[in-house]
Amino acid sequence: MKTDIKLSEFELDVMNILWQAGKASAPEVHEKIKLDKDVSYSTVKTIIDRLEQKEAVTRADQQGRTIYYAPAIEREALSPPLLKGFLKRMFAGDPHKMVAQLLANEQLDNSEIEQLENMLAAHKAKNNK
Amino acid sequence: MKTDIKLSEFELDVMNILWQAGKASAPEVHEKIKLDKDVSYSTVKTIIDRLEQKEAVTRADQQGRTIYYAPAIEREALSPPLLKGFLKRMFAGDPHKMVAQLLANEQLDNSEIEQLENMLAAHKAKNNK
DNA sequence: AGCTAATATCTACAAATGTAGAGAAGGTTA
DNA sequence: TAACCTTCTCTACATTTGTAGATATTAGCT
Repeated sequence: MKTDIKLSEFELDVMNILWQAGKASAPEVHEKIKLDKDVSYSTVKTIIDRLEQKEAVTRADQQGRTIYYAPAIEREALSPPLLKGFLKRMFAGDPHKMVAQLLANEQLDNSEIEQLENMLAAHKAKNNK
Repeated sequence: MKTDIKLSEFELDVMNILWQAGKASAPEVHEKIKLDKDVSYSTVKTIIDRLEQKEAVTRADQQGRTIYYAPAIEREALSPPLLKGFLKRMFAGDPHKMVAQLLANEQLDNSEIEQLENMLAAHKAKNNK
């Protein structure tokens, strides 16, 4: 299993669709991508092919000659190193800076904030264990 | 002023040094970069030149023939769109997923968590206003 | 069985990115 | 003031990324 896998932005966009859907054909992925930006089928298919090369997706199924692709790696496997890098680069490694920005940018309502508070409380409890 | 500026990872690494230091010469930046990865002076200087082209840094000062570069854009100007994109790509746009990952990865002690709790509380107060 | 529309494959290319060497040029010092 | 060291400038190149056309292929319809 590839450990140091590195995906581009576009590749991540496609992965997101697959993570969301579980599996999807190239035309289906193209459909969804087009909601965001206008690219040709070929372009999307190329990205999928590259993801296959990188062993980030696999051919999960086939109907007629339509191939259904599924993620071969989980989001949770990718995000830790990426988050770490992003945190370092954009917020000098300081989680508080990042959370501050998060609060400033996303408008979270009180119930969402309380959810976050609960997460923090739980974590604090674990720290004390 | 450039609005849709886009920086690569390496460029961001350099920006971080400048944001940190206020200003620095190319050899100085090289020194600091080398703590992380072994690249030649030329490489670093090329990145700085590109940042200058992108108008992300300016020549702030000169001593002898040594040029001192300073950031021409602030971290706060870059991070919002990047955070948004990152959140979308890596966490399906869900801040909770991101915070969960943050807690799991960075080991924050209780005082740091409490600091975060305070931020949340303050934000909730503002929501209610 | 033949046609057609959908899908896949292959090839290509420009731009961005990471990387660095060769050589110029200006301070600095003996 | 001559040599040297440092820093800059210029040029180059491989790889990755975004982008897409041309063409092959086949499942499904008539």
